Amino acid sequence: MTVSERGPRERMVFSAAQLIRRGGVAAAGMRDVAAHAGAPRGSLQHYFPGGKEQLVNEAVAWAGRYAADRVARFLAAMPEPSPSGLFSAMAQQWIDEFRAAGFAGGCPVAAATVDCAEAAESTRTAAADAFARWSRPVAEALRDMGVPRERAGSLATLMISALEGAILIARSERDVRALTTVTRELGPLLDGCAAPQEPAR
Amino acid sequence: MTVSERGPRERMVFSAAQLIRRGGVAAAGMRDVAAHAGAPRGSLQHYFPGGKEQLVNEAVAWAGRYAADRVARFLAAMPEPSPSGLFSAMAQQWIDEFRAAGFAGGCPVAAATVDCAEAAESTRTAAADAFARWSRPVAEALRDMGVPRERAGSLATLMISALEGAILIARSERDVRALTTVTRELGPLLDGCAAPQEPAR
DNA sequence: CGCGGACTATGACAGTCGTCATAGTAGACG
DNA sequence: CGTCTACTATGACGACTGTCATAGTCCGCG
Repeated sequence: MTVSERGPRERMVFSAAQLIRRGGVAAAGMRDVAAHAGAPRGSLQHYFPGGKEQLVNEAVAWAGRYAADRVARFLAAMPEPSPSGLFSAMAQQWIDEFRAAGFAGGCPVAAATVDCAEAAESTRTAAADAFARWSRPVAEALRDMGVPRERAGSLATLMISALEGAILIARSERDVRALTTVTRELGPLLDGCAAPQEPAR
Repeated sequence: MTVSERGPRERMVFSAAQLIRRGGVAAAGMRDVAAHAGAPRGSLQHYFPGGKEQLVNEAVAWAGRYAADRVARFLAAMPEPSPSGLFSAMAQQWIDEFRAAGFAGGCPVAAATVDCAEAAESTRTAAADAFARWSRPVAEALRDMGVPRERAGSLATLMISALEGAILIARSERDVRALTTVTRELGPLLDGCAAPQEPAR
């Protein structure tokens, strides 16, 4: 999370994502971003000549990359990968964060979609790209676990949808209940798609 | 949807929900709400002395009631209710709207959660209440279909989570793919929970 | 008629926003 | 040394925002 020692540009993108997570795009002012990143305000227009829209887009892209990297990490850490195990790890990351840091922040991609999908076309596509980048390693992992190729993508979409929705509900309730519930209910279904293939080898 | 002839107060709440749906809470200015509702600007402070926060909260509550009513309608219209049929109807409503009216608006409860969960406590609880009110008739319907009592609530949470997430993805992609995918993948699981009970009678 | 409450109208306020213009510093290179 | 480029600093601008104060209209009731 706190990879503070990068260039000031990366820090600003990261800070933008952090602030967007909390109160949406409108609540993440340019001055706030600079302050949060410990970067000079004047650098904003230097590094992001495209203005706020560019900054938001890069923050969304960063979030997509981050999510994809986490998926790879989860998989690498699992001795016996299973679809339910992967989903559980993805949800557990949010449960852990909510418990440790409170329910202040949600998913920045979701926030950008809600706030900008209609107003800023480039941000909308940035969000779509982020979801796609996130879902790709998930689908690939499912295939490796024996899920038929044509269903892997669909299940990845289902997993991310359920996770995003549960994050919303959890944040509104200030309770991780929705996340644990979704994990419990979705797990068996996911494994049911992999099982008929894997032991058949 | 367009129940235009109500009192000006209701129209303003409705308009607020409509605008929040599109660009988030920040993009729904008070002046815009009055204009969209065809209501005088001066009425805002008269009907909503609690300011924008009150207006947003009522819009969120309205959305929760609306969603619950729709669930009741879907059930009443189904000759042979099934969990997958209910979920399909819920998702289909969104598919129809996206196809007919474009991807301009998402779920106002999700938007309010993203934008206000951290900043405005009352809006956060309003969103939680809206989700609860929405999920209650879903859970009750599942019970009536033979889903064990202790799982009905969990499945309702899963359904709403998956739907909310799919709405987000669909809006970012400007494609109903996520909604159709989630419907297709979740349907069998949901019916699998009801089947073992119902035919046993 | 006259009074009173519900509702409307409108301009002003203080604040914040993103953006820009302008000037300034720091360091590398010739 | 001079100069060029990368980056920083800061104040100002106009366009908003939500909120408020004040005055005005309308209509029913006594």
